[in-house]
Amino acid sequence: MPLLTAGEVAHALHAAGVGRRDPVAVVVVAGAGAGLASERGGWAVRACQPSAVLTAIETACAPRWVWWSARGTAAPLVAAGVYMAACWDLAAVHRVLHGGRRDDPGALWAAARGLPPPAGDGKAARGGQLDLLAAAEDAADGEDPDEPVRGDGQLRRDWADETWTRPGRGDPAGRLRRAARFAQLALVVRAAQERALRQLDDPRTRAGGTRTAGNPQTPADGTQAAGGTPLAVLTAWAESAAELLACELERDGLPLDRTAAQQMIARAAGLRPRDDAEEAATRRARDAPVLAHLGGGVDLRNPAELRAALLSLGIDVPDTRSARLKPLRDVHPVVSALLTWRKAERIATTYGYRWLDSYVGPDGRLRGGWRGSDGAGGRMTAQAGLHNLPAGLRVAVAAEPGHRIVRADLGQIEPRVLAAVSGDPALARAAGDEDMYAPVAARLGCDRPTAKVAVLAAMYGQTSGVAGAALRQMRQAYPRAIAYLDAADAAGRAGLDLRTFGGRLIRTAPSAPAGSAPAGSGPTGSDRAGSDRAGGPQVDTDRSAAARGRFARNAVIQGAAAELFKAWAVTVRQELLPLSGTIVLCLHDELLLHVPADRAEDAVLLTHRTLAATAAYWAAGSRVRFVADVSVIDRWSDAKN
DNA sequence: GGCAGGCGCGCC
DNA sequence: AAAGGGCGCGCCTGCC
Repeated sequence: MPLLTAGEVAHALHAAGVGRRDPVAVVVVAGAGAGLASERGGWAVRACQPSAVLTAIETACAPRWVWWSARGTAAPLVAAGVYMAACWDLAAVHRVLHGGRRDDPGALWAAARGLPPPAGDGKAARGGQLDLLAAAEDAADGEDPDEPVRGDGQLRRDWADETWTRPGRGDPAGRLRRAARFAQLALVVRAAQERALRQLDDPRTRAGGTRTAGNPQTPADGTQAAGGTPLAVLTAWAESAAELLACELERDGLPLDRTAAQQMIARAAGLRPRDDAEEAATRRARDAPVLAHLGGGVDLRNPAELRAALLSLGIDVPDTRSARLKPLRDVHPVVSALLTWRKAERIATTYGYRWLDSYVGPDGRLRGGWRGSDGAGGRMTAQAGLHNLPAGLRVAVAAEPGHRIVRADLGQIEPRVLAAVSGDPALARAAGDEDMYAPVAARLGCDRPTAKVAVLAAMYGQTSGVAGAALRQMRQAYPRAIAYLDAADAAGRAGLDLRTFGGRLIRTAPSAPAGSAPAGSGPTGSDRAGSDRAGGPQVDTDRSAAARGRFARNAVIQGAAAELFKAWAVTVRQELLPLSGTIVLCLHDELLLHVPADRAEDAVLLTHRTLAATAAYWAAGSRVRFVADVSVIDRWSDAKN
C-alpha cells in the first residue's frame, strides 16, 4: 500500500477510474493523514491536514464517501469547513437495518458477517474491567496486531474502538497502513449492508391488497421497483446524508438575536441576576403569587407536595400537569396563578440566561448537538433546546444582515404518509387535496376539527372521547389505513419487530432489565417490562403491551414521515449550496433556511421542486400529494403558524 | 456525592 | 373500561 500525498492520491483515484458514484472509504488518523480505499485499491495518505486530502479528492472525483460513522470521521472535517456531497454512513445504515442505538464498528462488523453482536455497549474503551477482558480476548487470539479480524470472526476490540487512530499510538507509517486496512473493511461492511437492504421488499411495488408494515420475519417477495433503486437503498443514502447535515447544523448553529432573546427572558423571569442572592430573590418573587393561595410552606417544585396542597383547597387531581389543570381555571384562582408560574419557571430554569450563555456563541448562533436519527422511529434529535424552543422565543430567531429566513414545512405530513404507506385508495384520494382533512370530514360526515382529531387519534392510538366515535367511522371509510395501523399495533403488543416504509427496523420487544446478561447470550425468559409495584404483574403486562402497541402504531407513521422529511432535507441541502444558503434548523416537518436576501425566491422554488422530486420516487404510484407551506421571513415569529 | 427514575413541560 | 407517540431538559426524590 503506497504512501502518497493528497494530490497524488486524488490523481491515483482519478487514474484508477474512481468516478462520481463510486464509494471511497476513509479513516482519518489525527495528525498523520488518512487511509483510503475504493473497490479499485487502497491508499494510505500522509498529510497533516486530512481536510486538505478530502477536499482534493472531493474536487477531483466527488466520490460517495464511506465511513464508519459521520460523527467520528466527518464531523471534524465538516468543522474544518469541508463540504462533502454524498456519503454512506455505516453506523446510520446499521441503525436502519437493525434498529436501536448501538452503532459501533464492532457491532457493524458482526452484523455484516452474520455474527452475534460483540459484548459490551460499544462505548470507547476507558480502561475499565471490560477493556481488560477484551484485551485478553484479543491477546489470547495470538494474532498479528495488524490483523483486524480475530479467529472467531469478530473485529479485534483495539481496532473496533478506533483508539489507535489517535495521536501517539505507534509509528505514523504503520498507523496509516492500518487506517487503509480499516477503510477496506468499511467497504466490506458497506457491501454487506447494501445486499441486506436489497433483500428487503420494496413496499412501493406491494400494490393491491392490504399493506401492512413489513415484518422482517416474513420472507421478502424479492420484487423491487421496476428499473429503479430499491427504496431501502435510497433510505440508506438519505439517512447517511442526514448525518452530514447533522454535522453541519452542529457547526453552523441557528442565527439568534441575543437582544431580543434577553428581552423575552426578562419579561418572564426578570432581569439577569447579578449574584446568587438576587437569583434567590427573583425566585421568591416568582413564587409569591401562587404561595399567596397555598400558604408559605409549600414547595411548588415538588409535584406530590403541590398536589396535596391543591387537595386541601378542594382541587383533586391525579397529577398536576397543566393540561389537567387548565379546565379548572374557574374553580379557584390558584390554578391560573400556578399555570402562569409554570410558564415563567420554564423560561427561568430551562431557557433563561444560563441557557443563553451556554449555547449562544459570540457570533450569535445557537448551537447544540444533532443526531441524524433517534433510537425509536428515526427522527432527528437536537440538544440545547433547538427542538423545543418555547414559541415565545421564536421572535429571537432572526436572519442576519443581508439574509432572509425561508421557512418550509410539510403540510399534514403524517396523514399523507399514512395514506402512502398503507396504500389506502380512499385516503390517498383525500391526500390529493391541498387540505386533506376537508375531504375526510366530508366522508365521515363530521366537521373538519373532528376529522383531524380522528385521524391523529388513529395514529396515536387514542380511542377515548370524541376521537373514539370518529375512529369507528374511520374504520369504515378507510379500512386499509386502519388495518395498517392495527397490524402495527398487534405486532407491537406481541413484541414483534416491524419495518417502516423506508426500511427502518422498529424494535418493540420489551427491553431486558438493566444489568442483565449482554445481548446475544440468550433469551431472558421473561417478556415482562420493568418492575411490578402497583397493580400486580398481570395489569402491568397488559399495560406495557398496550403501550408497545401504541408505540408501534405511531412509529411506523412517525418513522416513515421522518424518512421522507430527511430525504427531502438532504436534497434541499445540496441544491442550496449554489445559492450560498444553508439549512439552519430541522424540526421534524419543518426546515429553516438561511439564505442571501436576493436568493430567497430561488430558495422557495427549490423547496417545492425538491419535494416534488422526492415524493415522486418515495410515494411512487400512490397518488398521494405532499405539499409544503413556504414563506420568506425575517424572524421565525413572522411565520403564520 | 453521584446516579437513576419520576414528573412536568417545551416542541413536533 | 380505558388507553396519545417521540425527543431533550431541569427539578425533585430515593438509592447506593
